[in-house]
Amino acid sequence: MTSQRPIPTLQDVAARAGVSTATVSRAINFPDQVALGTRSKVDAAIAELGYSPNFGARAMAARRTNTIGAIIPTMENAIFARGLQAFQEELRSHGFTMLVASTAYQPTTEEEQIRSLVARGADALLLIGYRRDPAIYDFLDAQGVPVLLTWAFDPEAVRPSVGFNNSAAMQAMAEKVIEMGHRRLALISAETAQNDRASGRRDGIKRAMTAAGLNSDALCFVETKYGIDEGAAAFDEVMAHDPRPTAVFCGNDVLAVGALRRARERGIAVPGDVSIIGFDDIELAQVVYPALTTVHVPHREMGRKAGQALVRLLRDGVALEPVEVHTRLVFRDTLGSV
Amino acid sequence: MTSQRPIPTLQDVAARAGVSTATVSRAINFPDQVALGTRSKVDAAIAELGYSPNFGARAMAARRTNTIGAIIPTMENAIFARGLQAFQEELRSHGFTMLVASTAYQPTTEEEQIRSLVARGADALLLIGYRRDPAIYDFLDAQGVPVLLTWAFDPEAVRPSVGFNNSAAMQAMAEKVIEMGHRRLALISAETAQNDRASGRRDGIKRAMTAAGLNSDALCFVETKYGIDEGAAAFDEVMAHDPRPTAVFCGNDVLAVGALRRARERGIAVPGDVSIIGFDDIELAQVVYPALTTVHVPHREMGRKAGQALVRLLRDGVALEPVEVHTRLVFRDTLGSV
DNA sequence: ATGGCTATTGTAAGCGCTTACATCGAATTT
DNA sequence: AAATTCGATGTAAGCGCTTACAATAGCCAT
Repeated sequence: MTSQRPIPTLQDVAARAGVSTATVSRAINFPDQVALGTRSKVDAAIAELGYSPNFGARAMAARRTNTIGAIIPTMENAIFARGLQAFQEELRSHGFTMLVASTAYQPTTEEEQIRSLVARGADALLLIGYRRDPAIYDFLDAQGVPVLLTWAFDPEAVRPSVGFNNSAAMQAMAEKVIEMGHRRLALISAETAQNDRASGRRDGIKRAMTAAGLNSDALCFVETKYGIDEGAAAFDEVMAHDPRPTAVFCGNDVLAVGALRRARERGIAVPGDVSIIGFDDIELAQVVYPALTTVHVPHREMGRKAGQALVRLLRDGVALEPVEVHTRLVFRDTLGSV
Repeated sequence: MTSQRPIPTLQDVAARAGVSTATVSRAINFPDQVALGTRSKVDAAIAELGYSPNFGARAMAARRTNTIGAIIPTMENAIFARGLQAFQEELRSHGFTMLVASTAYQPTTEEEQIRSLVARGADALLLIGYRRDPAIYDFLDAQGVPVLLTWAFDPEAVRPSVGFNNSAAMQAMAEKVIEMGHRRLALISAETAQNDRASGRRDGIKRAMTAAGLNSDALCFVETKYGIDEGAAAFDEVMAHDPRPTAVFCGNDVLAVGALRRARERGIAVPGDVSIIGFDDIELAQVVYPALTTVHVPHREMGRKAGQALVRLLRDGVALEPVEVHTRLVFRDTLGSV
């Protein structure tokens, strides 16, 4: 299977084409600096040998990789997929390559992945959310790797981001829910300790409660790991609370779908007995029954704009600056009035 | 943000620690070949400088990367996520890193991604399915990059794979469906031209029909792009067929979920008026209502075994060989008798 | 004390590529 | 016809690391 013919190098191509290595390099990277005849000889040699440039050598010699790293908490579901897809498309269209890594929501894994991508020569990094060990930012600065944050937007933050205001978005939804008569609210959330998106969403609900004259400490709050089954289990937990909530917010659609499933399993009518509200508006939200009321995040727009910002930085030296994208409330069938 | 202090190199660390570059290299890669005191001097220097090894240089000098590339058709949904997750975990636990790329089901994109991962020094590649331009296999052979295929298993195939028999799995399901009285069958499939999994599944149904004395040409067959909305549209198409099918197979759960959604939208009872059958058993299958009857693929087992095989090859030189994993029929609520 | 180990460190030769600089005709200008 | 310019190519110096090999020091047995 793996032939033992040695792997062809630029040198081999040069020899075969009867030119110097510099010419081959130019034929590959700057085709119009090379005479037509020479170029076709080189192309032929490349094809015959099955030559492929060695990325490491190229990166080392050229001191850039045209590669941008993206590190997301998870690939196991669609939450980050769509935004990342748009991000990648934007990069590709400008000749950059995206490298993805995921962390399973573990800060230590994130740190490893950051190091790994930096070592691989990523010209820049896209990270989710602001909150992480300052030492990581120091390291990145020492390595001269620019970072763009996303999935969050805080006008006060030092680091530039392309994202949305998690807190304000959830607050807007909570206001609406309260307006519809709900007074006993619950929240099923991803762990908030290391996750500023999750804590922002929680704070949004609390602010809305306070603004409506409700005691924000009365929010029935359950933290859980990420996942449909976890959402289902957490739903049991909040419904065991006395008094029972009439509206259950979920930190994201995946948890909400789990809650919805469990409600059905337990014969709890949605939205008759309880309302369920998600966040993200992933495809899943429209597929479940009843269709999920949720906060729509413009994932594609966000990914695209993040890509543009990074391309402009790397290609034209245009500094990164904060960009806010806007969420939208989507009322489907899981939210009813009290 | 991006300080202009130059990026620290191995040399800088060596100077700072007062040792040679070789010693630093050893302190990093083979710590127990280095005296304790020296090692801690080196570690201190590394920490002070914020040093991170340059992957490209390392790859070039060491001629391996401990990196394995995986190329999947799409990241936009969960189909490949779980298997890949298991694959990655297996690799990680043995010190290998996984690099993923996706192709959007485009053969030309797959080819680009293969070249890109090879250029990046992938020590081996994991690819989905057998069918692709032989020139690609030639290229990979020329580059000396071993390939493991997955998500398919064909006892006759030349290239080793870790996967399941798509055709046999679907045939088993179809036999069951026919046994339950269904005679008018339909299939909503991903495009079969470039996709041996999709064509295998189709052939499985046809074989079951033939075996049951049905005319396999009577299968109402619709090909479509991948996606929930596409599944919904295709469902309309098969239901417009005369005579109407009583059982609609779907090439995967995503399409099935789309079909299910459309059935609900159109007031077609499932499984009362029509049965819907998926393939894959992704998480989604249990979340939709009614829960989806489908073919369970042991994604995690498959990913894990693929990882093991590659680790053994790269670390111990154990040749790759075909491994079959087994699917299982999962009867939930979308399949009824006629 | 001598020879032979072993453990630790240093020296230096690349790995495959890019690119500043030098070279060299041929075309253009004077 | 000589001088100038310019496009195409070659030469060679690294980029940051690993690793074969050499060197050294400390240790043991003899």
